[in-house]
Amino acid sequence: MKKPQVPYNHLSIESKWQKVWEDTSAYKALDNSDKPKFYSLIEFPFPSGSGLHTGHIRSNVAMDIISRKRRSEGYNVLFPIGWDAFGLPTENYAIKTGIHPIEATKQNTDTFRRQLKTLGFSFDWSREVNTSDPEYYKWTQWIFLQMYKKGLAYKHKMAINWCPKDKIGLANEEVIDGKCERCGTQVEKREKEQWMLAITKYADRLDKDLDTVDYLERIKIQQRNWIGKSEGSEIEFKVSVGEKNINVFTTRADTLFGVTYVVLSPEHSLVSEWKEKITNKKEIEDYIASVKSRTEIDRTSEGKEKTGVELKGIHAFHPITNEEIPIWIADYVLASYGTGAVMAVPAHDERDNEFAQKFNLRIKEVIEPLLIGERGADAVKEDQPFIERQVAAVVVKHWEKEEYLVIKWTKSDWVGFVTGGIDKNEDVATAALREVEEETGYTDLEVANIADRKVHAKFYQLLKKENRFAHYQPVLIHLKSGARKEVDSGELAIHTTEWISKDKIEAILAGNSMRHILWSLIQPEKPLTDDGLLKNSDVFSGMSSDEARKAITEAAGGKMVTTFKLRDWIFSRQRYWGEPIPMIHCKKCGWIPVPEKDLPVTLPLVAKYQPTDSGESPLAAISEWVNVKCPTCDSDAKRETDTMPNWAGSSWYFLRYTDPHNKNAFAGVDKLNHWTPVDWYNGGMEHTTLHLLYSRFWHKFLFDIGLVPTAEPYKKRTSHGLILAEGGVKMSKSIGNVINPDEIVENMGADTLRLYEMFMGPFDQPIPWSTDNIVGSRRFIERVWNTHYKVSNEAQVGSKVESMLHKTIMKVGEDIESMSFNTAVSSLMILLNTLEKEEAVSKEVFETFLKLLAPFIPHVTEEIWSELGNKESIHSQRWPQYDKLKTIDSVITIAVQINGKTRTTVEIEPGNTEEIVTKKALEIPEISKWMEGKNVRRIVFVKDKIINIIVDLKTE
RNA sequence: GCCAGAGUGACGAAAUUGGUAUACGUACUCGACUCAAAAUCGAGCGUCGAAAGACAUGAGGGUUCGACUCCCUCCUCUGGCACCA
Repeated sequence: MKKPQVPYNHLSIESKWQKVWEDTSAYKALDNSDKPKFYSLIEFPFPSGSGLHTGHIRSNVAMDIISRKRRSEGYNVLFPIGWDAFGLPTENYAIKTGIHPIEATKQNTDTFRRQLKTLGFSFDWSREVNTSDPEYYKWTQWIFLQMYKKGLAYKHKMAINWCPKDKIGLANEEVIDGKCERCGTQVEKREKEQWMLAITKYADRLDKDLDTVDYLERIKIQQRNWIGKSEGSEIEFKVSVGEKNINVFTTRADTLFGVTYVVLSPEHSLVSEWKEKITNKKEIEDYIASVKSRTEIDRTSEGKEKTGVELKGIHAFHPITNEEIPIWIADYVLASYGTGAVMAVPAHDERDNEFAQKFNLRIKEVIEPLLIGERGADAVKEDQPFIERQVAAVVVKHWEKEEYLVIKWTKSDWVGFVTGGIDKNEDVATAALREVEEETGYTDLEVANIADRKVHAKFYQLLKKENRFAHYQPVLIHLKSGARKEVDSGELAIHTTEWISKDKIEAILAGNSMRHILWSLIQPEKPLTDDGLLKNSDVFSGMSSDEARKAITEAAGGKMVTTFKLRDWIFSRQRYWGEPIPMIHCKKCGWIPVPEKDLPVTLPLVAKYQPTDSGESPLAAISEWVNVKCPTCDSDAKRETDTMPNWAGSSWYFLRYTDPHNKNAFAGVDKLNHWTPVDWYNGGMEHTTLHLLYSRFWHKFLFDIGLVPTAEPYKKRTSHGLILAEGGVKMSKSIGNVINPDEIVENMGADTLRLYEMFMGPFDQPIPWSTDNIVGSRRFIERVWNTHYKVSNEAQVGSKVESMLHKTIMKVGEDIESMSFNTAVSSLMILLNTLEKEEAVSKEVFETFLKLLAPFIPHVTEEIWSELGNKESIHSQRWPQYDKLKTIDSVITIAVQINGKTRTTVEIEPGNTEEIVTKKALEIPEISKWMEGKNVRRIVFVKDKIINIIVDLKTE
């Protein structure tokens, strides 16, 4: 009996199944289950007033697909959702409208919840959390108190980044180009007492433990850069006055003999200590004042022109030579990095060089280039000794043009200048002149320059078969005319000469010691910042930078140290809509934590949310809230009125999901043991240095005090690319190019939107939205729908369909794991194109196809599945398995090439030998046509791929 | 400046242990159906060329029987960092 065909109706199908799934708690995660667990996580959204956007959907669909696949594979899956509800936009909305943030948050979360539900995500809705719920932030406060107890939370007066518009202190991470991350206003510096979290104490582990997790490489790199680990030395310089030395941090201890001055940051404590001994005190004070008055922006907008003043009347001593060394202060040295002081080596550091040029300070070279052959023909042979050679390397300049003579060796691909050993009784110039005449024949020569910087190279000499350690002495020779005598025929056989223009020569000499030789002659003033070989460094001369770093640090009485760019986390915000920091200040006792039994410290209702210009939060105005008794001595005390940044609640929310209703702990030990760590976490790249780093820090702290079972919170972290507006620009409310998902869901259906977002392009790349292209996804779903009417129990399964089905099972499975959703969808489209051509489609084949499709478009597949007579949900079916043997085609197409160009193809069974394929290929008329008058020189055969016939013209 | 990522038809894109470049989708053209249109279905669709063929993956070189894929130099775009010693 044939069923009447009805058109695909997304509205009724989607709402029908959403209700069924909700009524049956289809996606509830079980705390007790024999199945292996899988915890998949998306970043919980901030419920803004503008509702869900396309970017949320991209990440959510991806993790929904993975969660659904894992359920089908037999896992007990936790895929939770909640709200990161504290934050400035809600507070600013409250200021504008007078609607309380609690009320606004409720409205917004209602909207988000409704929108998320219409998209059919398989969240376990029973575990919803909300960071602004006192039952939740009680535990945020509690964790803060544990950090306080361990000395990780402290109050510190410091210059903070102050946004005058938002009236709020910002963490370094929230300042972009000197502007407020949220509103774009110029950030000012303000001195304020702030709560700080000592994330720097975890810097080393946050860096090192990245080796233990499976994050996208670019995420690791970005975190590492942000943490900014740097290994170097601390070395002390004695000073002509007082007991205290200048301690500098450097990564280039090997350049210690090149130090010509030292620099202190303007804020350095020694500057004020020496005040009375400085003879140009006024000048120094003026400079420090001028630095302070300038904002960060002024400092960068001046084109980074270096400024600074010499400290007169005091000098330092070189730690090894005891030479007198001038002391400067300059703001290119940062107080907050390293020791706030540097040893300046202008010959080998760009900044020091620029500074020294400007103030005419001495530049002393102590490093010469050293190149080591690492790959290719000149790679150093490990087990062979080095033969040292003194060599003249001669750059010959044309008599008229800006061109230089290069030598091309016929027997290798080596290109360079004229070089030749310096004989025992010969000086460099004589050797250079002799070599040029011998090798090139030019006779009208004049030595123009001999560089005082040698270039060293270790390499394998192919002709002599030995490791060489060559010391090149660069010499520049000008030709006065083109006069040339005959070159010895032996020389000619080895190499040719060629004139190369100045702008092309760098490309030709890339990665070659010859390039350094040229630089040494034509731009010797450029600082050499690479590692190399030491000179002018007493007993250390001749050492490589690597060896010298340690040796010189020891000789100077210094020590090897590690420093980080990462700074402690500014944890105070002077706003209303955040977790109150649970601290009380008593005049007698100082800062006292709120007793744990009194948690949560709840936000009081206020009439005005407007922050004050004084920088205090609106909470400061609520005297009945602020004024309390000291928990220790019972005298009058005041609450801390700062609140936490919204990164606080999101630093541990994934732990709460495991046990969201626990009243006695942030989560029960058994639940944490069962569910954590998160197996797969997908989110935006913008959170790499903020949320992701902060939450790793909190997690490590909780691990250290024995409250979570693992040192790392997330096993695997991936990232989706941004969805841009049509035309490739960012979506933004102000431009008005934001796509409203509600409309798409209404008109096209949630399945279409989900499918389109997966099909639109590579998941990890940014991609422009295209409303035109959505129809392709919609049509595909309609064709799936229509094809289901052709399903029949009696339909035969051809071998072509069978092999294609198994290939698709393999491809879709692999592509989901690698998040190549676009190609997974395309392979499903290809399969459907084939099925559509069949008279009838086998039920088994079509049901497998539906199962592969189900994670992408859960509603319509569920409907068809049930139409086909199935009683259980398609989403609880076992994930299809493929048979490797069935993925192999019975006939394959081999490309037939002639001289590397594909001329035709030949159909043949897989696994055939070269002889058979060659014979078959040569029988093809199109090929024999090409073979006429040609000799077969060689055949290249790649099994089951190509056959390439190499021919040349018959010569007889 | 430094660190990532990207550059392929009209458009979104596919193909990388080197092996038939442009799969899949969109747009477009033609045809079928229709009084007509939409929808749907079928055919075509890199450039030049009548064809044979030649040329095409940001540019230029190189390695190779063969290069989107590997090497070198360079350009453009996106994101991040930026006086970090």
